[in-house]
Amino acid sequence: MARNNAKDIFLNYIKEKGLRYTKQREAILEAFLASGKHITIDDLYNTVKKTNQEIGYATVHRNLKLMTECGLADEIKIGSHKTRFEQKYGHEHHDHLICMKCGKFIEVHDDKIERLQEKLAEANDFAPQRHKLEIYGLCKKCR
Amino acid sequence: MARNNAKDIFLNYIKEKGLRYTKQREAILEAFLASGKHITIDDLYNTVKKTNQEIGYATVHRNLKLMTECGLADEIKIGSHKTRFEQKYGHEHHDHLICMKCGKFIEVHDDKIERLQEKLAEANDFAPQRHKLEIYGLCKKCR
DNA sequence: ATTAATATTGATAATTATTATCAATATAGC
DNA sequence: GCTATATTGATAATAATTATCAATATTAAT
Repeated sequence: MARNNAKDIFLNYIKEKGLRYTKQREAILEAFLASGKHITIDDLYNTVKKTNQEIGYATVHRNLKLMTECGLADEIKIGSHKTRFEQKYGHEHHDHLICMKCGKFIEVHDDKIERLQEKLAEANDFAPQRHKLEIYGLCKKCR
Repeated sequence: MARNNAKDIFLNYIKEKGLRYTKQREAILEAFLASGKHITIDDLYNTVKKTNQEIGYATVHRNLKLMTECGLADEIKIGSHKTRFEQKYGHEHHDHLICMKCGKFIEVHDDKIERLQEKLAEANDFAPQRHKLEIYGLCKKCR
């Protein structure tokens, strides 16, 4: 059901903006929603290509941006290289612990920190909308 | 004095690694230490170029990386585009409030949040080394 | 169902940022 | 000063993302 809602959000966004719902768009959306966390554009391109040989890289790229615009996806940039996208809808907001050795991501959440962030923003006359907290270090195996 | 210490850190790092101290390296270091916050490579290149016409872009790039390696600089990537560097030495650690409209950075700090982050990491058997907290929203003027 | 208007696609070129290459030069230690 | 080699600077190569544009597909209207 979460997936259907996510799809609805996408469809509404498409409609509102006067855009069109294409086969490619559907295939990319479905593949993204079915994907694991932290997928790259390449990953998604390869996945969609399996059932949709004629798909173009640029199309996947464009639509991933579109999903980000409508709030279904979130861009995360770690280190220097590839941008990854993760699903937002139906997933709680979380922060990341990132192992600098093996590259593992651990998702974490702390309500106290969230609340303190709100306060911190308010104290600076700032209206927060979203945030990103990344803690770099060594995970259990690598420390 | 903070600047001299920063220079010492750089000189020590150079020596330890068996590297050499060149005119260009000195000019770039000085310019960086004298620079404002959140400077881009282009900014620094243009600044150094004024007193050092023959400097190459790649040299500035390389040395900014070197300063990052030895802990004098920190890379910050906001939004999509240019990487910026900020001074670490002699500056307290801080987080950023980033206005999505005008692009303004506000530097903030909260000890409670810092401590909670430590706890959060520990609770996950994670050894934190550094972190990045960015809160996006609208600043006083833009809200 | 046709048609008309136009958004989308896909292949590729262009752009942007960063990194690698390499001959010429400068530096550090002897 | 001499030697070994790190550095520089110009440029090429990579890599990631974005722009271009003719062909095609979708939507809404007829």
